[in-house]
Amino acid sequence: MNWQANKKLPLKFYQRELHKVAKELLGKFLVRKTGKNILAGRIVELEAYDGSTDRASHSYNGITKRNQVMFEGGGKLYVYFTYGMHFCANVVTGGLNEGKAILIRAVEPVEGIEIMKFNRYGKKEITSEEIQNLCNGPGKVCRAFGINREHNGMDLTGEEIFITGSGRLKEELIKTSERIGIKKSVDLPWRYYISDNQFVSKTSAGKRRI
DNA sequence: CCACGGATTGGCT
DNA sequence: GCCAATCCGTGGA
Repeated sequence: MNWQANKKLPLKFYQRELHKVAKELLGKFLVRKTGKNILAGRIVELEAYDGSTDRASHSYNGITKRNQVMFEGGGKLYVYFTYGMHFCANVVTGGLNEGKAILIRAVEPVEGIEIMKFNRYGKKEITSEEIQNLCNGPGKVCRAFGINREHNGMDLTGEEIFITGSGRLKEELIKTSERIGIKKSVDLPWRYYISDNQFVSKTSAGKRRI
């Protein structure tokens, strides 16, 4: 996969309408540089959150200590900690004080897979099943990429964490569904994923989420 | 001040 | 399919 030929997305990419950005992020590459290591994965599943109308969004009740990065304008990384053990990473979109962000739910491992294996399982020899499970969930992506609270608020046009790619997927490859794991505003069809991709998230029973 | 529960995951009653 | 793990932000008193 020729991801390195792609250019880093500019600030303007992120400072646009939430759902437009979400759909265009599908198929692009999340990249993290750490020391001499490069980790990269193709984005295959996302969810949009919009504090102005969406009661499931962390930003729905206005600015707090946790969600303030969501209000700092498009192009920032919003990382939060949940369930006492997991981090989740979001791409902030739109303008200042809009409170809109996109949760990265799954990526297909592309580069630095040995490091991802070690980050997730503490070893470099894993089964093919474990490779499928490397980055197919929001907590797993952060674990595999080593993303944690230190990265909250990071600038996505910087040198450590960024997204590359160009063009957009054909509309027929983009699927939409209700979002996963929320209890409010459950009917909004704001989950976007690539059709028939084996790296979209799985249920605890191991079935792919369609 | 304190109790609640979560944009999850993995293991097993 | 069901549930425990394990923090800490958030909101109500």
